[in-house]
Amino acid sequence: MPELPEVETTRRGLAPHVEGRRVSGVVLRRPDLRWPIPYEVVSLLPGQRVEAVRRRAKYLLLDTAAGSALLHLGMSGSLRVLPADTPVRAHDHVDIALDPIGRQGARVLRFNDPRRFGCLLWQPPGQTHELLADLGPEPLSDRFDGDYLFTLSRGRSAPVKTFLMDQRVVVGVGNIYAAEALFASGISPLRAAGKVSRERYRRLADEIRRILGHAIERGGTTLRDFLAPDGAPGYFEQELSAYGRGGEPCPRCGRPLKQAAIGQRTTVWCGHCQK
DNA sequence: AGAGTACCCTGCCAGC
DNA sequence: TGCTGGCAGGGTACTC
Repeated sequence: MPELPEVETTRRGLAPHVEGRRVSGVVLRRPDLRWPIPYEVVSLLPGQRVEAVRRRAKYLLLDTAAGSALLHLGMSGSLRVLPADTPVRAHDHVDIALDPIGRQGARVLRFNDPRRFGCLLWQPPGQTHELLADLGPEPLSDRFDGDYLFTLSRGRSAPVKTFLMDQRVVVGVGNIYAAEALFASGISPLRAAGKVSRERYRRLADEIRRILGHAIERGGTTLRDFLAPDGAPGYFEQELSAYGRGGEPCPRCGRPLKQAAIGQRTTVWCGHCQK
C-alpha cells in the first residue's frame, strides 16, 4: 500500500518518538512476515539506543550501534507509536518496546501488517543489505533527472510505466505515482521506454519530483487504511488525476479515461492526452 | 540482460 | 443476509 510518500510520512511521524530511545525488548507474535525474522532482531536490538530513523527507497531503517532493523511495509503494513499498555489487535505482529524518556512514559513501536507482504530484517553495522544493494537513485535526489532516465532506457522495449516502477531504475515510484506522473507528462504508459525522447523524460522526471514532493507535503495518499503514525490520514487522494478513475472523464479533455493491466498492474490513462 | 509470469496473504467490495 | 469472485498501493523468484 505505501509508496514513497507514505513511507516518508511514516518516517517523519516516527522519528521524534523513537530517536534517542533505548529498546527495552522485542516481541514477535509470529516468526515471520514475508521472510523469517532473523535472530539478531531479538538478540541484538534490545538494550540498543535508536540513533536515527532513516529511509532508503520504501525501506525504513532503525539505526543502532549494533546494527539496523530494516523494515518494509509491503502493501498493507503500518507502524504506530503507542503507549506501552495498548491492547494488541489483529495482525499486530511485532512490538519494539521503548524505554521511557524525559517525561514521556514507555512506548511501543508496533508493526501491523494484515497481508504480511512486509518484512523485518537485520543489517549489520557498516554493511548494506542485499535487498538495498541494487536499488536505483532516490527520485528527490540530484542523481535523478530526465537525462538519467533517457540514457538508461535506450533499447528497452518494456512499457515506460513498467520501466518507471522498476526499483533498479528509480525507487519509490509505485502504481499510483507512476500513473499520475505519466498523466501529468502526457506520455502513454504503453509506450516502449526506449522510444520516449530526452525532452519528454525531462518533463517526466520533473513531474515525478513535483508529485512525490507534493504528496509528502500532504501526508501521503490515503487509500483504504493508510494512516500516519499519529493516526492522521493523508490528504493526497482527492488530488489524484488518473489513478482509480478509469471510465471517468479525463480532467483535461473530458474523454473517458482508459483502464487496462500493464505488467499485471491496473493502469489508468487518457488515450487522447497521453501519446 | 531484459521481459514475462507466478506467487506471497488477507480484507474489502460489488454482485448475485 | 450470506456467499463468491475479483481486486488491491509491494516485491521476489523463476523461466525463456
